[in-house]
Amino acid sequence: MLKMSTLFLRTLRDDPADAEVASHRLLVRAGYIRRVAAGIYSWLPLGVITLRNIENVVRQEMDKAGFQEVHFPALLPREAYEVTHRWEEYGPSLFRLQDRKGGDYLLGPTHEEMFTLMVKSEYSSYKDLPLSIYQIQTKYRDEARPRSGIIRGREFVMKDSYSFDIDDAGLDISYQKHRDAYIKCFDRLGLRYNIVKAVSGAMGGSRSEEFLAPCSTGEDTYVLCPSCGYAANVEAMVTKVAASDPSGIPSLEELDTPNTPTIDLLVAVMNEKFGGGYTAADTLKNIMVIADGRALAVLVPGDREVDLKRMQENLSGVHELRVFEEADFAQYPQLVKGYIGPQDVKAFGITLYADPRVAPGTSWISGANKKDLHARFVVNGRDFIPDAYIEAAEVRAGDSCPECATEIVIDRAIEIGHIFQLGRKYADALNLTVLDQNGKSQVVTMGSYGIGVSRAVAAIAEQTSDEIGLNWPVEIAPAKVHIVATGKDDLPFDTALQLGRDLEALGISVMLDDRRDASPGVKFKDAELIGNPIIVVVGKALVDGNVEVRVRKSADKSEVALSLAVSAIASLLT
RNA sequence: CGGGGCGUAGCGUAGUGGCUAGCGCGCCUGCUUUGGGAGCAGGAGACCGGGAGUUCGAAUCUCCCCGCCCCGACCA
Repeated sequence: MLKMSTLFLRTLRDDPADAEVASHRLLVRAGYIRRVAAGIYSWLPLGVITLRNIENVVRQEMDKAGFQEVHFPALLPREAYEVTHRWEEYGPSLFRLQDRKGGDYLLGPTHEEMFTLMVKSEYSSYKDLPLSIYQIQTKYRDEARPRSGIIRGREFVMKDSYSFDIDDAGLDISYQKHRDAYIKCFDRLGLRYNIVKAVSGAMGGSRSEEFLAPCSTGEDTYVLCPSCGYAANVEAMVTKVAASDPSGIPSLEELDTPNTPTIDLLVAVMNEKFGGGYTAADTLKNIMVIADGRALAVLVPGDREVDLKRMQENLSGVHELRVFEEADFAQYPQLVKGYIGPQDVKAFGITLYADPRVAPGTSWISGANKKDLHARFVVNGRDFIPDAYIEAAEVRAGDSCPECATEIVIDRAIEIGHIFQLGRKYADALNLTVLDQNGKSQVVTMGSYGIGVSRAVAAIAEQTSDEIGLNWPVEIAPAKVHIVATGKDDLPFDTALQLGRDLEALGISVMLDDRRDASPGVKFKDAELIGNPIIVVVGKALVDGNVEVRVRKSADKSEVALSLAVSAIASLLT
């Protein structure tokens, strides 16, 4: 039983000055966490209990699914990360350090290498597969900008699992088992979430989904269809536009358009020339970009910006994507800035991509690749042919759902889980192979699956807290019942203690406010701030043989006979 | 890394060159109080983020450094 008279806890009456989001403010005020450095927090008893409760839910669901728990060090030697080039590629986000002999070490930001190497050293036959192993471990990432308290820290607790299979069919099964286990997990944690398609690669790559907990302070943006439930990361949102029939569209016509290097000016000139009716959506924006040093052209409707992040995610293997700078234009003197059109960029040796919104058969107003000239009736398939289609245009609320054409909404969320078919990247790099039935060596295929355990504390706090404090779901609260004893006599205190013992005998965890010197108001405020689901007040009502039972979430109160209190409380908790 | 804000006691804050750095919460002692952050009285607690400088005099002005928060870039 957690007794407040001795609990290592000091709640704060004022919001801490350095906290802005609800979870951060309340977790500090209620005495769950304290900041040590940017993105690094200490956990006080209430915080530790809450974190453990979440860990245990995760652990139980992993174990039920048949995954086995292991544990790696956080402090790792450089070698493993050299083989996969991550010692360099991970960049400044990797905490690097040296031992006394000058040997290089790192604090693990994630453990793919270690898991892969461990399986490699233990297993060598297809008969040993499939295998899924996991750990719950502290991870270290030197984030450029830690944020929002515990939501994005530099030290955080993560559950990471890895699956190992002999073939793609096996990987699909392992992936699905994780997906099912995650659903059970997050349901038990009382989180609202959407399972969102992450970028799986337009290039037909592997499958990946994120579990996103909707919340206004979240840092992920995703699209959601209110009708069919389609949900996707903005980067993974798919655009479906049908091809149209270009017959009947007049042939391409070049137009004199001096001094109109921008879309706005172009629309104005068109409306002046042809008596109105034109908008930016009728024009074609031809954006030049550099992908890892290679020049590409991409076409989007003139009323949309190119979303570089989205485009890059859909260009597999591209590390750096940026728009043309002056120096790049200097390399391609054929390109007339402000008047670029798709009609002959391919002739300049540049690959031409088009967003799906620039569908086959559609007709556009575009640059004519000549100074002061534009063209209209520029038809996809007739006047230019894209080399490939790629999702590149920005996504907007109201765009149509690829599944059912309903207008999608855009929402914010915290990423609490991510499941991902890794494939053979790490197994290849680290040479993880097993012998198959024919005695032939086969590279193992892997999946990786993460749950942000410490982040889940914040995500749940964000979704459940209110004006007056935290408000935990039953399974993860530091105690299921918070008993407040009030008055100056021994009777309510003795009664409260006995009630606590009776509840604990039924396996119901109890926090008891047995402080003799605190006023009732302080105790009520603290109980509400700390956020346990049931608050029982043992005080005034005792003269009638009653205690008061309050439900934190609904603020419902009722008086219950002391003799019936245990069963009444137990039934509220089920 | 770019932009903005901030750093005074455990927490929240006042103090723009001049007395012993002020207030609220919290903490300690005593008395009273006990159903919505009690009252009175007394008390402890601050190298005013650090360093250098200007000045008769610096929390306050100047320079450098460090740290923290927010927006963005970045990252899962």
